[in-house]
Amino acid sequence: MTASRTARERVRAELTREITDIARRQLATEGAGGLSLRAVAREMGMVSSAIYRYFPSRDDLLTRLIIDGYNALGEAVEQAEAPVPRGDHLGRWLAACHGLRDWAVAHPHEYALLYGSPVPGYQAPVETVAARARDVTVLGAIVSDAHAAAALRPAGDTPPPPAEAAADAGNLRGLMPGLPDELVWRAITAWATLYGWVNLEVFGQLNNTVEARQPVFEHAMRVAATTLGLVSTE
Amino acid sequence: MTASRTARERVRAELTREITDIARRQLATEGAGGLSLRAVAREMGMVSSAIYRYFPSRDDLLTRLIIDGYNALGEAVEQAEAPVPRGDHLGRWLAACHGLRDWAVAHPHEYALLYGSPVPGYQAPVETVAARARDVTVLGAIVSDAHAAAALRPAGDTPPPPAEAAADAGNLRGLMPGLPDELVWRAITAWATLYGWVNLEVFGQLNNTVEARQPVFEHAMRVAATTLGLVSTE
DNA sequence: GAAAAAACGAGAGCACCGCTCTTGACTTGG
DNA sequence: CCAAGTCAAGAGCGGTGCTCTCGTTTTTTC
Repeated sequence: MTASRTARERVRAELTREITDIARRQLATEGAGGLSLRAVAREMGMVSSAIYRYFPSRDDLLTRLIIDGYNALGEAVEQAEAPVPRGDHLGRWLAACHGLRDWAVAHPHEYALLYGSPVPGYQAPVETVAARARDVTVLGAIVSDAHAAAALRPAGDTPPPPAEAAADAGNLRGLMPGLPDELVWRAITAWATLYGWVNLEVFGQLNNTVEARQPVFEHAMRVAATTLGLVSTE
Repeated sequence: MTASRTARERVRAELTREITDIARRQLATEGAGGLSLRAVAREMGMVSSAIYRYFPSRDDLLTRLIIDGYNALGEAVEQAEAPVPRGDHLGRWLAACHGLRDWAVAHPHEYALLYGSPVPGYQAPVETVAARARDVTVLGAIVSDAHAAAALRPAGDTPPPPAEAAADAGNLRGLMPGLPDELVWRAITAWATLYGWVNLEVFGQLNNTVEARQPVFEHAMRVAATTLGLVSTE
């Protein structure tokens, strides 16, 4: 009933952890394609077939890493946004953006696993979907809070929301409670800007083009916040 | 002196073309990881080592496909934007955006090769950089033309441009002649929105979330255009 | 027109990969 | 104490990118 019953279970949990740790390190250095069960086994002093006692296939190990990655990213965003006063919606948005970007720049291969091109031959199982929502939940809460506090600039000159996508907006409202369609789509557009920028940077599209990444990112996120309707608190 | 001198050169060009065609088809169906020199050779009725007479390595074949992909994407964007009257800057922007998205949705694996996570172990050579500029050149021309025609809404409420990135703005002005820094960064932000949205869609992040893709994309690009300062011509 | 040079396809082979199956030793619970 | 379950190890299958050698054929050179 306690944490670990038998000695066998304890050493099994320990070895499973060691496998994922080594795999994560290989992922960080070599990238997703360089993740090799045989290399992990070699580093553990095991024979390759022994790994299959712990992970039935390479894809299952990859799934474990993806879920861990989503959680690590989500936690990073949460921790970056948490210290900001709840009423400072623009500050919360910027903090969350920087939290996401900083984590992505620090863990480029893991970020690529989450938001980059799908790994060839790998089909993401349902388990990964639950973990994915963590970072976007933070973003959604900011927009919801700002709208509830009437701190969002009204529609004004923004184009009308797409009527054909009313059902989709309903789905998304789970992440952004209380928001009208027009604001849901403004928020999604801001997210596209956020993830789009991070993708451009992490995937190397800005090499030899933009060097002062941090200030330009900050500026872009401020522009996105303005479009979203977040106004400075001062 | 003519197009093809010897018979050997003619058949060599023909075989090279056949290799890239088969490789592109494999890339489209299996993805980048499923691209196998042996499979290409098998389909051609050749032995695997013979392929190396035409491409010294798998990476060189990949480079060829990447360059072809950039050109195909650039051409798609050009053709989508060309028919729009030059003075209708918003229409040109929207047409270019749809051209990019349509091509990406039609060729997801090729798009992933261009704008997704880098292929593990593959280092993009310099040849690919030249081809890359084609789509962004179209986008840059639209913004430049709009600014030259004084059709861009002035700064207004947008945040001040990052002073630390003045040198970067200078580099980027090659794509957007005549634009002040503030507009360069507004344009880059709009591009991040564009590529960010397409990435989200092509890489499957919108599955089970946004179904009415085309209208929502259209709306997002209109929002981005408004942020960029492009106003409707009517 | 014959000889030298270059290009070519085929084949064997190397080291690696994911994965399967069997074997023998060990731990656990009845 | 012994049967059941768990484990690491090893051999092996088919796949990969890539290298090297070996005849053959085509092109170039004299």
